[in-house]
Amino acid sequence: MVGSLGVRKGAWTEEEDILLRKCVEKYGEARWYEVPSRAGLNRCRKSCRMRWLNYLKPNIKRGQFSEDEVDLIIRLHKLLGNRQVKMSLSQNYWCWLRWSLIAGRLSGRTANDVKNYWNSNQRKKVISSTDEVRSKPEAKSITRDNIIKPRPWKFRNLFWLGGKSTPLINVGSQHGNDLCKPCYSTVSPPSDINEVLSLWWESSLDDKEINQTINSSCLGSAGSAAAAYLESNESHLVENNEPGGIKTGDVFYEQAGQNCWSDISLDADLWNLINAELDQQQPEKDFIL
DNA sequence: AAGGACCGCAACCGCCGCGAG
DNA sequence: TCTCGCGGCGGTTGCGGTCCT
Repeated sequence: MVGSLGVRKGAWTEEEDILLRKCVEKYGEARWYEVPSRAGLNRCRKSCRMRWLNYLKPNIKRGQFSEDEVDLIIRLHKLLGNRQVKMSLSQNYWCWLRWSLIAGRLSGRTANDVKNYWNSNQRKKVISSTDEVRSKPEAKSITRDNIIKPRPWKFRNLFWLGGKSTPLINVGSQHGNDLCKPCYSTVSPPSDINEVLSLWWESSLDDKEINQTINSSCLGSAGSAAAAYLESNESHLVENNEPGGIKTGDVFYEQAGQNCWSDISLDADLWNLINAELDQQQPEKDFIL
């Protein structure tokens, strides 16, 4: 099928997949508007991006969702819902449910997969499923150490830093390429979703309680502590993937005059600090799925 | 065996945020 | 400040396979 602009539509052929895969392997996941010409594909940029992210990208897990995955989807959907959720003390900041956020916590699953699964399965039976989950006899123990640590969340308004505008740092010199586009970075609160999840697990899926809790203390002292930690270390969370190894979710900082970065999920000091703050708010305990 | 109903999933569409100029 | 273009996302569509009668 060919669209009105002469661009091919419909199912991808094996030849097209090969061309796209080669192109992304050579040039990376960037500049999607250049991909069709680079790959020699008569496809629009969005179609190429979609095909790569949802089908061709390595490590994509296919097949049936496991019980644990379904459980997590149900719980996250219960938490975030198909509605706006107030996520901060600020009256101005609202966050929509993002399928990608749920998918990000399911290793190898894409947002499209999760969305399709939800639309075709769980929408109809979510109520009965959550009841089953809550009464499951062989419940599994989940602790703060074994839940998937969140990737940073992009915040438009950094209300929790007193409304500072998003800082911009240039790490172009990191790549040995002066023409490199600077990394846009921000001090997004890495603790948000962990704290929300903790509150959510503990609130036993009670909508009223969840909303009250989120509204009142989602970005409490743990978020503030994380912000202070990042500020005191003059570090920032990186939001855009960049060539040369620095990628979304890395913490960028200076040490002994050198620019450095590391994966936020590997920053033990930060996570210890956040968990310590959480522990002060509530006694340590396992969360039961 | 045939055909209609149903379902799952890949793909498309339209909108929005954001940076660049 | 405005416009444009790109990346990204969620909602929706439609094709193809499977099930049911």
